[in-house]
Amino acid sequence: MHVVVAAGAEGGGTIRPLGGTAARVTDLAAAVRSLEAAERPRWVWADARRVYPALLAAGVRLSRCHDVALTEGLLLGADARYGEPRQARAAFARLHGLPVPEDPHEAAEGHQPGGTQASLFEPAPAEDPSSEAGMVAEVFEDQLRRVARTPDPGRFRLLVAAESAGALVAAEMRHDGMPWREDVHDELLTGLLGPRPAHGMRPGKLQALADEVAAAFGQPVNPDSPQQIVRAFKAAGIEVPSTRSHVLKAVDHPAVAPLLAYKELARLHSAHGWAWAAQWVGGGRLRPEYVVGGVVSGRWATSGGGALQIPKVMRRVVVADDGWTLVVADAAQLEPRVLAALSGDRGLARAAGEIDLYAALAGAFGGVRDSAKVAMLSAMYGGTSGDASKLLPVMRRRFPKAYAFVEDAARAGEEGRLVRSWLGRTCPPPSERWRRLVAGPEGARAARDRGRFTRNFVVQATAAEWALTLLAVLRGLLPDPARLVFFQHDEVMVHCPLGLAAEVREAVGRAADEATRLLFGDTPVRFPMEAVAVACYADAK
DNA sequence: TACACAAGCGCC
DNA sequence: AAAGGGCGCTTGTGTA
Repeated sequence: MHVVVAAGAEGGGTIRPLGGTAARVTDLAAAVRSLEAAERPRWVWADARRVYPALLAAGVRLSRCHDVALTEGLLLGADARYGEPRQARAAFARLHGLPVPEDPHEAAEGHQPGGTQASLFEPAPAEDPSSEAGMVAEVFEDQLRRVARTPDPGRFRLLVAAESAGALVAAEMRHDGMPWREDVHDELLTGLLGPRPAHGMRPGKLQALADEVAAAFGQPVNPDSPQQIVRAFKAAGIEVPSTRSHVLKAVDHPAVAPLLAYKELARLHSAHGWAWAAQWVGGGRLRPEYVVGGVVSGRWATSGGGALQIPKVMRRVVVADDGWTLVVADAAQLEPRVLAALSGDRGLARAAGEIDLYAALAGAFGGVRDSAKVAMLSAMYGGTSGDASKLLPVMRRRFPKAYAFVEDAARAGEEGRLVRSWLGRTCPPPSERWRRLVAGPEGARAARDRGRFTRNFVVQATAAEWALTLLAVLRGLLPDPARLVFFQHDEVMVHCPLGLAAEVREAVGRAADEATRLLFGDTPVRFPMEAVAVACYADAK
């Protein structure tokens, strides 16, 4: 059963079973709650971000949805129409040949006055929820028809379901938040940087390092300015091409040590310091805004908050509540396993049936595990460094189907064609700029670059959909009140009472198996997902 | 003052 | 872990 739902003003809205008649309700949350309990329908809405947060705030959780905006994005991509507006209103306009409105949040992107305001997408209630529901119903039915016309509708349906489930998880994770001990964070910052400074000032330890750098150069230098640093080194008789850390490490000069220390700490201070916490942390929880499908490969992004780039040193700030625990799990060697399943290479699949895939491959590479690793990575990412040129021919001979699979993807990219993931997510078509470049003197390089991108895309995008499927399945297996609180590409975190830890860990393993079965059916490839229960994120590895 | 862009580095 | 791809984010800097 499918039910369209649209939120209106003041907690009201419209509910419209597909094929039935619309009902206006004054208490949308109550109406949705009772229908969910009775029927467990698949809820169809324009955009989870416009409907679901308010339902969560009212204590309503849903099991399934179809997100029209996310689905529209997938369908447009499949037609090589990246960048067109994805909102239900835009899809409706395209369907009827009307002028297509821009997506409101896309249009609102860019720098905000003052620079401190994050560009959050505000969930605006519909002005007329009944007309929105009608529009959504019509677009939804059109989307079903378009899905049926994709090269593999069965897989694409799974992709749509997984992406939509991601929208539920993303909203729930923002609602619940990841445990974040503000006192531990402050302690960590104070220990590394010195006490919290007055607004606009450098913390004491940063200032001391900046002074050391200036003293070493014998002149005032702003360590935050790469240009000034390059000039200062030049004045000292040292030419550096850039001020990247790995470049500076090779330089013999007394300014290098304090400068490297400064860069590391300055980043911590500016990207994840007190000001960041004031904006994104509250009530012992970090609440970033996740952007489902925000990366072309299908990985998630965040809008503000930088939750997917939290430095490892900050993991000790993530601590379970008293009497609760964090179950942390990540997929081991996910991408080579995905390649094994994608390509149907028997030899590689056999190795991917082992817990340590690279160790299992070593035999093909003179018994050297490291060589197997380099060969696999070079094949998947188009690397040319080190021993790649020696190892790739071995890869080609021993694992011909896997090798051919990534080579074909690279060739398609170089020729300006499209590639698709296992479930049908499509890479962006080449830009106009690329087409011009490719026809010019730098053409070979541009072609090679796009080839590396498409080579990587097929693997990364399929890995992302395996992880997304795992997330969706796991969500359904979690016992109340366990909550998903973090998802980072191939890693999940569940916050649950101590007594549920064993059950949750087992659920993670079952979800991994089920995701594997849903995507690849009966395959010898294993996707190990080891879950550990810890009090603190830092103890998970 | 506002904006666009580059540099640099965090995560996977 | 590899090491490739990409993305978010802040600061500095040049230009309108």
